[in-house]
Amino acid sequence: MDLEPKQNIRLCVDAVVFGYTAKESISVLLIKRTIPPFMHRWALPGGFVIDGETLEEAVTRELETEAGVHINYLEQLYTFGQPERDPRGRIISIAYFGLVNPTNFKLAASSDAEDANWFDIKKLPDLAFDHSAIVETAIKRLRAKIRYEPIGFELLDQKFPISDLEKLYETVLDRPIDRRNFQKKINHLGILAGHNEKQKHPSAGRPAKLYSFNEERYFQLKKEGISFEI
Amino acid sequence: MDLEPKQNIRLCVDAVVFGYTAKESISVLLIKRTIPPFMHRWALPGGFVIDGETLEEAVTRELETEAGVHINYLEQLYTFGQPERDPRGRIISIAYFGLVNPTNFKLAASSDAEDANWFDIKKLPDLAFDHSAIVETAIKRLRAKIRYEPIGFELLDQKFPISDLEKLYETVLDRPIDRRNFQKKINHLGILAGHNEKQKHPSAGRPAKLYSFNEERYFQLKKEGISFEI
DNA sequence: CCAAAAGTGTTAAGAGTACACCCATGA
DNA sequence: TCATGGGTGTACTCTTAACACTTTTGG
Repeated sequence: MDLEPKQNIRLCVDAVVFGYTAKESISVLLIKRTIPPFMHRWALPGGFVIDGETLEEAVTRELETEAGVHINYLEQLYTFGQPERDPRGRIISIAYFGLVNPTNFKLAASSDAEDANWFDIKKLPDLAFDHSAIVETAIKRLRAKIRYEPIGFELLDQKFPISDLEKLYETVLDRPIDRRNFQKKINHLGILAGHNEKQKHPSAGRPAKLYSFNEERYFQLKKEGISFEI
Repeated sequence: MDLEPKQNIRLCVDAVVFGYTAKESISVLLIKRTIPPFMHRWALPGGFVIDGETLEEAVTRELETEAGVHINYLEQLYTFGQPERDPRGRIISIAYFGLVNPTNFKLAASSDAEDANWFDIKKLPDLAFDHSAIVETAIKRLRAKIRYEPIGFELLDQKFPISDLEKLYETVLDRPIDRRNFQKKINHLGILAGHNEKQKHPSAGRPAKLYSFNEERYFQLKKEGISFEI
């Protein structure tokens, strides 16, 4: 514990932020690097931790300055510390996992980033550093989470048709789900409240009834844990 | 990502290693500190990361040198980075979660530690730094793991009566379990192989049949994940 | 023969799964 | 009126949960 070798190790944070739109799919926020190494390559938003700030503050700061994202949900994902993961030297990255609703704001690439954009998790470009491995880990976390926590509040619009939620599950689990069984299960959890309102301009078909989350119940179940095997 | 403020941050690893014996209970390995800060206080084994080594190498090294423990199972737990968590300055700790069978070796406190010992998770002393919070996090992880992974191989003797495994589950989940339903469930998973051998000197009662894990099946289910709601 | 722990099966309730037809809307 | 997606129920299977008496051993 107490030998104190001079360490030549630096610390950064990176964020895997997922967004979702029913038309498209689950996407990850990436920024395009303006400086070496990996200049002009896509990478996760992130950066060095400043001495006095907490890790969460570092992530939040980087997301705001690099992409204009005000994050909705954030949890620690994993710490990546392989000695060779960064060509600049020993740099440890504490990766975070975030969720936002991308329709709530406009992405804004800043000085730090040439560009910022959403990428479908099935069509990711080559990423800088070991960021592909980080994204992989985050996707696994997302798939695992959906089994024991309600999900959707942080990703969907305030009011949404049940089919949006169902598509979210289908996308994350990467397989089809029976509509009737899904609704039965969701109703049984009691996390949705219906409204006397319908979808405004469906691209086709009968307009769907809109729902929103019962936040109290949602966060209670998030704490207690559920078993959602579908 | 690329401003590089001079960081004055150091990096250490700490390990929450769980051991189990059916007579006693689930225990955590602690060492007694020989130097300030928190001199003579119990703390988690751990220490500073050396420049070229991976995080896992750092944990393994510290466990061997501080307590003579050759670890059996290790996974990353969480990274603790609050700026005030260590009075010596900004020190980030990457905490690991480990499992061993304590009957396999003798603890050996080394120069770095005044003493090394097992403590029942229900009777922990006051710990140095934020180590109580780290242990809390590890216990939560253990309770969560038992629900979606088989557990026991790393903790129990090679051959054991089913009641040992059942007590493990009861201890981790902290509630009684119905013996018949438990056995049905475990048999259904197919992770145990019976032997034509009985417990040698039970403290009382009928000697139990001994079992061991079917490792192939065990690790297969560990990978696939199970849903063990009992 | 007594105390202690092991071995063992049935039933009832709830959850999961598979499956198809009619309805409301816009073009 | 057609195409598109929304809304809805039933039957079967499987899993879970509750529950108690008999057997084997050592003292």
